[in-house]
Amino acid sequence: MPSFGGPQGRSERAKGRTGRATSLDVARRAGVSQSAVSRVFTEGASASAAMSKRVQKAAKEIGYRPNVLARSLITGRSRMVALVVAYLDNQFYPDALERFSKAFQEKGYHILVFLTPNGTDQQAQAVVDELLDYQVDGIVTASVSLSENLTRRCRESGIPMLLFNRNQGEEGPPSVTSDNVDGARKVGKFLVQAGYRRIAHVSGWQGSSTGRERERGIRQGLAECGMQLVGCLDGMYDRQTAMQATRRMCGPDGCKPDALFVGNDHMAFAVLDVLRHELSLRVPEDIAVVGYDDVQAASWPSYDLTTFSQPVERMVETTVGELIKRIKDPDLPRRQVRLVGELKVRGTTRRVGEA
Amino acid sequence: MPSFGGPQGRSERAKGRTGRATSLDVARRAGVSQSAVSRVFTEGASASAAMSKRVQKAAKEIGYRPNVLARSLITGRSRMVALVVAYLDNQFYPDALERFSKAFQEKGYHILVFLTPNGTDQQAQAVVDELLDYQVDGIVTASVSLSENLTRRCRESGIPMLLFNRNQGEEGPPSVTSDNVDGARKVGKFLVQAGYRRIAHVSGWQGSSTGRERERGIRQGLAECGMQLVGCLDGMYDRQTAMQATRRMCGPDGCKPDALFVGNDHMAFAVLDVLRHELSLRVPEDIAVVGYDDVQAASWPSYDLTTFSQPVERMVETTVGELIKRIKDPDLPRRQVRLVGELKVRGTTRRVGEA
DNA sequence: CTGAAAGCGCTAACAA
DNA sequence: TTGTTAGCGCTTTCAG
Repeated sequence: MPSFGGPQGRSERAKGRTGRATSLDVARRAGVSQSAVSRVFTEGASASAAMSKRVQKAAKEIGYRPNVLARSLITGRSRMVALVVAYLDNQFYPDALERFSKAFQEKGYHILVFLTPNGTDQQAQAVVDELLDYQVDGIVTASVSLSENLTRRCRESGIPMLLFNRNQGEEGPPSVTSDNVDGARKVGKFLVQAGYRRIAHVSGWQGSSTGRERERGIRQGLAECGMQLVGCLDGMYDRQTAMQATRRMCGPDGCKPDALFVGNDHMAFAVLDVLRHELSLRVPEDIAVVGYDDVQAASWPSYDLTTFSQPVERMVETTVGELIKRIKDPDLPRRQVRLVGELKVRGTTRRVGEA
Repeated sequence: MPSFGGPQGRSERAKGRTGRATSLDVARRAGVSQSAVSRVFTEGASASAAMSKRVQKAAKEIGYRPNVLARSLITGRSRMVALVVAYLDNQFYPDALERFSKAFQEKGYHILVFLTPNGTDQQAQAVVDELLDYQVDGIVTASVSLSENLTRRCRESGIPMLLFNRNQGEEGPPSVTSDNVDGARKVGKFLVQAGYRRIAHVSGWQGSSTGRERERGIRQGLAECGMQLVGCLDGMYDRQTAMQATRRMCGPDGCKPDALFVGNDHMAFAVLDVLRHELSLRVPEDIAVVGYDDVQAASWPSYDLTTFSQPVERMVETTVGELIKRIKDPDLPRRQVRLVGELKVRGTTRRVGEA
């Protein structure tokens, strides 16, 4: 007995190099034309009920399913979307990725993942080339700060692109973010209200819009209370860098803040680790910490982090919706969506009026 | 001025629906045949240096790059690989995904991501159908336990599949795992040696090979020391379930273990949270905790988790290597690779001889 | 509604 | 080495 050969045997199948049944196989078996088979499997094409039934039956018998790649060659739509992401160690992104995948799957799209560190233009350029080669219908970039140079290239290619959790301003590509300035502003006002007076900031990477906006926000929030930051260092969205910044600011020669606003949760965890385990400070008694994102671990008891929550679910939904709209009509006007988030007060800050 | 139209204008380009230049455009511009262009861009095809230069020049001028989809239609290779994954909230998987993406990218493959919860066969079935529709060259499943039913379907399709961090036994598809039985066995012996006498287990999901093997391993390790588990509950690789199990075992009516071996780090964090913050137990003074995987957070000071380290990097490399080998030669014999990991002793267990 | 035929952009025989 | 030709599997006119 040969080691392959399914229930029906493979005699029916064409010589095709893929080993899969083709529409022609189905057509022959159903005694209809190949184009009839195509119509049955093409949304919006017309076929009689009888025809449809015969074809479906034959198709099922030999396990036929249309070749998406061949279809895309002619329709010009691959039903694939590129998701470009810089890294996944910040839990915010795996979480988003999971949601993106599900949301796109539901709409009949699939995700081609491209990982490219925020490095040189050259690397990014290579990735852009590759993704264009695959004829993706759309592009979502997350946690990645593509240079204007590259976004222009994408635009010229005519493929809709959306920036997720980043933006390049009014003139840049459409984007979906939360209102970072406003969020960080609220954090600032909250901290002041809670009685903190020496507030410092471990900022997000200043090469990213989120990093810059959150810094602007906290400064603005404090300014509205007649205060300003007692210290500010770039944490680069990186654990090690954030730890170093914490040591500098909270160590013996530091600026002695009584509260630290950190550019995202991922860094805030690192900051907490240094505060508690290296500097033996109590949180929130000796120093408060506030993060940004509200990733899952933020609510885990070990961290129990006060943080500004980004509405990931809505952000993803909006991104998917906007992208698909643009795939269907590439000439839609640019639009920068900003969703509002909400402050989650947890255990790394003392309650208002508590001391 | 029209809002589109690149440097060269678009006059050169064909009526193609994709908006990209085709090999024919290049051919005309270079004054050669279309197939000559193809050869220049096809690895292993021959073209004279002169020809190559002319074509490359023309191609660069109009920004031509081959259409991978069209190519795959004829070569029968899409250079896409499906990565099927159940969830990404256990950091082990985003980490693996990141490595997979990079490793495959280096070898000229790209990843189509499919998320499918370990649910019904029906859902999984749909995912398998979809991934077959895209004519992927290979399949990697991670953290997902496909039924034999589905693996059979994949096998019949003739597409090489590799199980990452799971296996279905000698008769199942090729797989790459670490030696879970041996790893857990070592954990058992280590705990005994460290003086623990009442060891319990929050197991990984018993529907997965890793869950079963690690349980078998810990039992075996203890047996070799003439001991056995004082308790064992299935944590389902889920935080909530693991927390519940911890409450049951370590609460007032529990089996009062002095050490807990947890099926993976992701659950171990949850276990630690319950132990410390709900039950007010000190770790490791009152109770020890050992995880499995050695994800990044395991070494963060807040957890500082003793755990058995899986060699992710080698696992991914091996998986990628094996899969590509099989893509090139589908008739290679099945092979189950088991890599060895190593115990990382950290702060959630006391040192040997310490008490 | 259905079939025949053209062709998406490309690679691979085959001749020259 | 090069050009010509024939498709890969499919959708989409266009006649009937």
